[in-house]
Amino acid sequence: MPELPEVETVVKSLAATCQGLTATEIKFYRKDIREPIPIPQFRKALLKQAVVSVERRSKYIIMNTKTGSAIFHLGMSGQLLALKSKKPQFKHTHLVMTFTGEAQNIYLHFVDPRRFGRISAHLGEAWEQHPFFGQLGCEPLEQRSLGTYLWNYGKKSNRPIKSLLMDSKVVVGIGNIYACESLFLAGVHPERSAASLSPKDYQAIAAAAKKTLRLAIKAGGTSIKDFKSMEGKSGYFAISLNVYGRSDESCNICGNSIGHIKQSGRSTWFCGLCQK
DNA sequence: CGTATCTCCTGCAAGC
DNA sequence: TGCTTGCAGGAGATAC
Repeated sequence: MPELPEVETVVKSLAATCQGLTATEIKFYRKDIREPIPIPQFRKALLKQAVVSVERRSKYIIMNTKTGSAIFHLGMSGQLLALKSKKPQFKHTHLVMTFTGEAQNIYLHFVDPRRFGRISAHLGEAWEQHPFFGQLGCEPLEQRSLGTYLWNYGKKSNRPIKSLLMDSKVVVGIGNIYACESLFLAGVHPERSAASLSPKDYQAIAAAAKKTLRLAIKAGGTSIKDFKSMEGKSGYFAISLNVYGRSDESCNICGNSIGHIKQSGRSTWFCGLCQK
């Protein structure tokens, strides 16, 4: 599942690959994935004009031209692959964009078996106005005093801390893996109510989240499961997981057995001794 | 209003 | 071996 660090990696590759190139052909193989794709707007935003820049907000990928922006979300099984062939190479290829360069064409394939991804577009300069971005919380790596920011939300909330961390209206980009791993590093039990935690706990959680995200970005994305780079290479498994998916294995710190529970329908792993 | 639960989808793995 | 079942997950929709 591409999480924030993986998306950051894709954005960098896309910028290196497509910036300055012009999409000369756009072929959709579906008119919807999670929701209908605004195909005319997408074409209008991208076709026949140079890509000026590629950005990330939350886990969205934004490709800008002079007239607008193409917007992608990889969901949990999505990939953007730069291939040498125009022909779909995989069963669930939903979109192929032909980018014309001086040397050779680049074919950007959007592949997403589980169709949890999104494709949209915004015309005009301010893509921030697109509905996708209206409700989003802060960027964890850009927020000054993330700990204080989180505490301000958490101090008046009885939700479990893990649910707060995964709420994109509060802070974006912290999916299940990073929530579990950050809470482990911070020594905080995932079921603790947000209001029961001290400012110091929040500083520890914020530091752990930033550290894990930064490490993963530096490593080119963690690629825990389905993630592949734009060249189709599997990831580097650079981040060793302390708790995620490690049911009944022993804790790297204390040797205690890693616990597995469900929180609002999502799996949570933790060490009952290291996390209080 | 805040919070919890349901929903979308396919591929894979476990269990019988 | 071939079936069924459960699970993975972001985030919008819906329900309380």
